[in-house]
Amino acid sequence: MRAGTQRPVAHTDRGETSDDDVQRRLSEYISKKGLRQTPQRRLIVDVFLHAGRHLATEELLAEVRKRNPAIGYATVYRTLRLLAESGIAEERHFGDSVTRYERADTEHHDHLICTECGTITEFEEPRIERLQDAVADKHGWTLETHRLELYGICPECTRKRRPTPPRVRK
Amino acid sequence: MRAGTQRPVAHTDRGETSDDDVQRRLSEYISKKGLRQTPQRRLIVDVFLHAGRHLATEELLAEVRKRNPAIGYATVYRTLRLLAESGIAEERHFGDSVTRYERADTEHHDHLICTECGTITEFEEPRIERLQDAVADKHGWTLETHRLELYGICPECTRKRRPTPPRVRK
DNA sequence: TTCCCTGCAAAAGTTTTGCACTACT
DNA sequence: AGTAGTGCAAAACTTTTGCAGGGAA
Repeated sequence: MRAGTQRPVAHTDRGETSDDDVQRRLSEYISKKGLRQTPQRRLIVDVFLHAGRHLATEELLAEVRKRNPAIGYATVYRTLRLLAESGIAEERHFGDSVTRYERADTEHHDHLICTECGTITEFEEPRIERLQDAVADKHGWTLETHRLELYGICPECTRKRRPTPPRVRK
Repeated sequence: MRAGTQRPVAHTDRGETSDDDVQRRLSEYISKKGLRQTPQRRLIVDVFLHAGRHLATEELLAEVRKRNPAIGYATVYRTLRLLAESGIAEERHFGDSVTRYERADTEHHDHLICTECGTITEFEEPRIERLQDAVADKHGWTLETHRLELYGICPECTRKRRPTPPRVRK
């Protein structure tokens, strides 16, 4: 949409945009909006990009404070909102009451969530995506995003529930 | 699973269990658990069953107070939790920070949510359900429930956005 | 009579906001 | 220099909990 400055975007083998590229996109957004670069923001973004996925704000705060204990939680909340606005992060709400953020620059995926241990696994299923488009279309909607979460028992918890393989015949 | 007391369950043409039947199931749950029937609970359940779907707790409270202004909000919160525990209601969390409840006795459906006006429309798509089972299976999970939400612009908002059909050619 | 339920107020947990000060640009 | 950002504390919101009194079984 903006010609001239186009640059090939580097992707990792997971479909992720490189961290540098993300930082670049953020800088662009920040200057475009007349906002400012700060050490706090750089730190928070860095932690966000390298942390495991689906980090709750509070978890991220803890991680950030390991590197700079002076950071206030309001700053973290504000920066994560900024990341969401700039399209770099996406807000998620799973069953609990906290907000989680996830990188928005990966290939699309949905989530399997274990109701026993809380493990979150990602998956992709293009056929489901296609059917979603079809549904939206049929109802006259213009789709923007979606959220698909499958709740159940993960393989490990299933194993724990049955310590011995069911070899006995009742 | 419980023989002897079986009774044919009445369903409406939307796949809903009748209100009487729900009240009966709730009474059963209440007495089984040694709990008590109260006027407040009866009122809240009645409002819940007849109200539009996806009511936020606060909305339900307002509705309830129209009929009995003395009801405390803690009672509503507690009763809705009771309904969820008894399997009559299901908790939902859409984008916002409030908890919503929905009748759990209808045929399964998912949601289309308008990001502009907040309208929620329901839909069913068995082919998506089947693919979900397949995904869970492939990853070794035992599925319990799922949640699929499609976010976009509803037909009405789409219309409002384009007051005049795009007849002009730039 | 027992003890579950209610309503109120206070507490808890998460996120937002107001403000004085700091520090990017 | 001008103004957005920060850290702190207080406020806002939603939901839960403690408790004394009331009422269902």
